[in-house]
Amino acid sequence: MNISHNHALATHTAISCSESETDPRELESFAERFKQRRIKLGVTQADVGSALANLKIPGVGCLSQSTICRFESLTLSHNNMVALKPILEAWLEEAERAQREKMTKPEIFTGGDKKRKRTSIAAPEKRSLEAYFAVQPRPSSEKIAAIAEKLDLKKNVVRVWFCNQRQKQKRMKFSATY
DNA sequence: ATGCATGAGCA
DNA sequence: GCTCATGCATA
Repeated sequence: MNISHNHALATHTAISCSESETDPRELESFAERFKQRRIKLGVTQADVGSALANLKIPGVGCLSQSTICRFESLTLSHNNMVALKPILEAWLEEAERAQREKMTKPEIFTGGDKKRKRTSIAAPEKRSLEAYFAVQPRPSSEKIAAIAEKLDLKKNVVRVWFCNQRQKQKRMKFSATY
């Protein structure tokens, strides 16, 4: 619908920066420094995730090890990175301050036990899916059903697989959208 | 570190 | 039924 070409965009010599800090380079360097300082503190990704709750930031609870890991490796969407940065930055400063005061480690936790199963798509099927994806990243419901039958997979498994592939393409590290 | 999944929100 | 943020389970 728009006529934008992926051509050389005009020189934007000294524009920008009237809004919040969303520069990919800035995010990248922050993520790197964050990881470095986290390790210096002797804290794991999982520790950071659960410790976030202690920050008492309105509307912010804890996060998983997965999310902290993805933040550090830039495998989240740009918007997601921008949203988490101030939170992790706040945690980091608080943690470093706490360490200076030799505060005791906050103790919590007791494991719960609930199992969930994770479907595993075999390599051959995965290769087929990738081939389909290369041709049509957004297959119709009917097409998904057909693919599911050919590969002998649940239709829902195939649908979710395509959703996840599309989401992957939007991750900071691999997206050229910026 | 990453694969498959869930759930909220929107159209 | 998709996108988006997020997480359990697992390699």
